Amino acid sequence: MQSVEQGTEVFRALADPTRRALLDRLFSQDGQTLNELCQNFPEMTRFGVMKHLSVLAEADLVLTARQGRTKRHYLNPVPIEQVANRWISKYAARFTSALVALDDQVIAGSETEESRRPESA
Amino acid sequence: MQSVEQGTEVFRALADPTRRALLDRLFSQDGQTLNELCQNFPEMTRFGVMKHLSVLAEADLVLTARQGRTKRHYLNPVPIEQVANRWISKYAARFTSALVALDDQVIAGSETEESRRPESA
DNA sequence: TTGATACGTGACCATATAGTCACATATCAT
DNA sequence: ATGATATGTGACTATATGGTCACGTATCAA
Repeated sequence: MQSVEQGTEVFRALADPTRRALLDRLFSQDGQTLNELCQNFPEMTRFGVMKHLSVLAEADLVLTARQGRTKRHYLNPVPIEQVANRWISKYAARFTSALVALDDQVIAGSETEESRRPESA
Repeated sequence: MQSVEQGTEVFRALADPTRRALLDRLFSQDGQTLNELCQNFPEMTRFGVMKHLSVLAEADLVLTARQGRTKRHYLNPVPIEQVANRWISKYAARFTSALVALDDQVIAGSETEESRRPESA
């Protein structure tokens, strides 16, 4: 449920190496359960991993679905694409032309350039 | 001086709205001084802005140059491009083909995929 | 030199975050 | 029902972060 300020939660979620590693694990195999993901982080307890997953879920980067007593986690690339469109393409100028060409066909987002103007004072 | 783990610092820097607004201000006019940038954040003291700028500088997102008693701040898009190449393009699968085509000519980075493999147990 | 301007440093505080643990709930198999 | 498995909750600690302030340094102008 990202509000007007989508960027913050996504960047924040991506700012942690463990969380990026979690995305990486889901990238190599999607739909893993909590315990399956925990196998990759022996230095951390299940609760630590759970918290990281919930941060990723709040940023909408992973989607979850209960299945019996397990819970499957799925990678959701949409927020990353949005961030790429709204932010990255703006500053990585050389990429802009290539990205805006793909823009609407990927996200079908309304604004392409940049709608956020933090202050005008 | 970003080590092997470039992503963390960049994402962390981008995770703050004030810092993104600072980049935005530099985008609209590059080479501004601290005081000039402070005009845009009346709700914050000069020290707050200074700290944010130093975070951006440590992430290599802004470059600085002393000039007399002032200090100019310049936007550096390279880390954003690197992050786009190493991370964004990986998950935003539909973008990949377009981005990897531009990869070497933009960064000339050695490893494109992802060298950090947290554990192998 | 004096004063004003522009930036820097270190200490400091409040809050957020990462991580753990005891305990609780839900599901599956028998 | 019983036990094992899989996940969830709330409290808790330690550290990181955002932000401010008192004070200090460097530069420009007169």
